[in-house]
Amino acid sequence: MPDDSKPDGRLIDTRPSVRPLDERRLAVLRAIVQDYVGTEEPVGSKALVERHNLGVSPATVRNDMAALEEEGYIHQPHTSAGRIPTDKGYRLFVDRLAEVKPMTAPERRAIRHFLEGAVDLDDVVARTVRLLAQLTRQVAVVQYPSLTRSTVRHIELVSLTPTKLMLVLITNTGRVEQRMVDCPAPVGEALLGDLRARLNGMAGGCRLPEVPTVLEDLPAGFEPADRPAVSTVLSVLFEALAEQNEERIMLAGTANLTRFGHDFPLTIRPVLEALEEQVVLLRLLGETADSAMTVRIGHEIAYEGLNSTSVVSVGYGSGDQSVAKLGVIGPTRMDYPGTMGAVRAVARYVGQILAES
Amino acid sequence: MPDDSKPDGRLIDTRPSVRPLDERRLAVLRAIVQDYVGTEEPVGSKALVERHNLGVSPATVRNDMAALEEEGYIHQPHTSAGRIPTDKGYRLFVDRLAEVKPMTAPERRAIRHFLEGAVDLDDVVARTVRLLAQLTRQVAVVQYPSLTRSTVRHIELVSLTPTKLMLVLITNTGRVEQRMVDCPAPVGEALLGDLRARLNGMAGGCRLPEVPTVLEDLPAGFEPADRPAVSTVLSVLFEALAEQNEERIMLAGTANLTRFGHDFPLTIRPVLEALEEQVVLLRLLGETADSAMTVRIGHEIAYEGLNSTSVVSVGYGSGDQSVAKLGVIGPTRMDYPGTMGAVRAVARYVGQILAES
DNA sequence: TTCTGGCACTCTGCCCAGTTGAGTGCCAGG
DNA sequence: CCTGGCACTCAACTGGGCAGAGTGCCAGAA
Repeated sequence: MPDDSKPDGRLIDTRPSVRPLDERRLAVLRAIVQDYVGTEEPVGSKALVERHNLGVSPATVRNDMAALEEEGYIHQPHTSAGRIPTDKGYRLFVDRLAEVKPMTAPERRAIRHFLEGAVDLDDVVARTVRLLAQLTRQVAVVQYPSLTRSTVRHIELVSLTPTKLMLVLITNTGRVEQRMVDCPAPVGEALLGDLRARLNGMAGGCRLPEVPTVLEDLPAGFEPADRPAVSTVLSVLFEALAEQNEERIMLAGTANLTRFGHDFPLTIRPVLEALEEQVVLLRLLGETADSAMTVRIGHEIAYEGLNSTSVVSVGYGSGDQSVAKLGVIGPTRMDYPGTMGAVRAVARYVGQILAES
Repeated sequence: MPDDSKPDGRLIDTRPSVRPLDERRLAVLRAIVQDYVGTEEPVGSKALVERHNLGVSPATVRNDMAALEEEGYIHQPHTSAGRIPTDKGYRLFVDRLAEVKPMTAPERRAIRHFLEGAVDLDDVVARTVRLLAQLTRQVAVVQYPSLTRSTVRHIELVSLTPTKLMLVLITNTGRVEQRMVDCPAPVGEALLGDLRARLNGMAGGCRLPEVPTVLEDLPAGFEPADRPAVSTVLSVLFEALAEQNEERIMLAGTANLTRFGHDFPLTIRPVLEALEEQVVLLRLLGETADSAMTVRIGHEIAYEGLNSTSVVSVGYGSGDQSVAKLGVIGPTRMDYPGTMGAVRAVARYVGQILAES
């Protein structure tokens, strides 16, 4: 095999000029990324040619490395050390040199089986996040299915005291939101029943963002005396709908942070801090493209504390609409193909599970 | 000052024999704990007498140290190093040598003010746990008010499809549990209303554990044709009540783990793993005495991964009954008086807030 | 033109010994 | 029973020397 490719390479090289060189340089970069991800140590020219049959000598590889460094894809911690990929190098690797590694059939079966055991929405999310953390051996984040894309399954009003109601909103994704409502005037059972019926009649099945539009004129249909109470209920309902920032997320695998690297406390601290800030995580997931998988590497991440990490995220949902995002956070030096494969597979199966339930 | 106490000490010492010595040894232990907690470094005899006016010479302190070590309260990492307290030493310190350090008035005001801003139960818990983490600079854990001690505020039944109901249980602590109910036969609105009214009439205000007893005979009051449906609803309700293991907890301050010590990755990893296991944390809090503050130190903790940590926990609740637990987890080398003060104060104020709302 | 082998060079990491200094234990004397 | 003094131990730091990995460059081969 190496015997075949080597003379071939030589023959070709004498004829064309630019392309084979570039191709080999890319191969070198790919090899560097793969080795560095495996060993966590700067990789030198000699080790490279030994472990990948590149068909050229270390000296040649050195030249390519010098060029790659010149262009900013790799970097030397110090003279006479091996090379490490830069963020730019990883970016090129992800974009052009790597293929998403699909899960094996047994793995897929295991994922599906594990997720199918879930009993309710909380459990689905909990299982998903744990699974993802375990598969990737990194920190996993799963966002609860957002209210935005869901539809109204049922709106319930419960009278607690004459002027105090409880409003319960149930979505098709199984999520439940409840709010207290303080009415300006007592609300009788008749009015309550009427309101409940109309709310469900008009808004049932609607996408949540459309609900305010649909219900806009509702108060006009009631007796003038009842209108203040109806308006109050509506405003609380709209508020609950608007409060998308109440999006919840779930984390798992923080213990995997210990596998981050050697320069520990410095790297890990800001990451832990970021993980505690729901806002940061939500923004992180929010920036994910809706359908395609998003990979952000090192300094591509806006939040400073995560500049030494990479984030692989993707939307998931029942049907073809994505209702929420999930992803993993790991060191820039991560197994991108494997991670992407796991993330994609998990997202796909959660979507299926949600669609079924 | 030192001049006064020193001759005095000598005069007294010539007369009685045992007690002053023991007292001084304890003082030495206290000083060692305080210094070690401050500096994180083994503390020697000379430094001790310099920083605390013990009124005796380093040589004397050395003798005391030897005795303390003999009895297992302190320990030397290696010959010719200072001493560090053992778990047993901390235990003695906590039991007999330290007083809970009360919060200052401004601190108390700040706590109260911060917690008062909460809008619902989730927010109360979230604020509490963050506050506790910030005050103690350690990992904080707060358990949601448990269902066991709460009472029923309202039970709601919502018909989703003819045979599918949603059961919503609202407790006086503001917690909401919902369950799906698949009925064996269609349930009409009349039956539903009747059942709802009776449920609330009979169980409203009851302590949750008493509910099954109170409702035991409920099916007998309905038409035979309706009894299967009623029984189904009841069994789902009872199941929800019994499912105390669905107790939720909230964490904050994991970033403070980075302040743990120098021998990092080894110590921190098992702790992070433990923190992800709700079961472990629940058991940890569960072992807390109901009213008094509990301090568990190092190997006193059953769970192996937490053997290098200490846990300070206490129950909190509205009124004088404790409905849940909260606490902090930190290195055994922690500021016990300060931590205990913070934990106690926070627990007290959460209790008040819950009682008010 | 492009690759290759060879060579000199530059670092880091490691080992070794020597030194420093904090801290101890013990003992004789107040 | 406390104290000062003394000899001892040991971790931590220092500096020199050495090995090894890795590079860059250059002249020669294909």
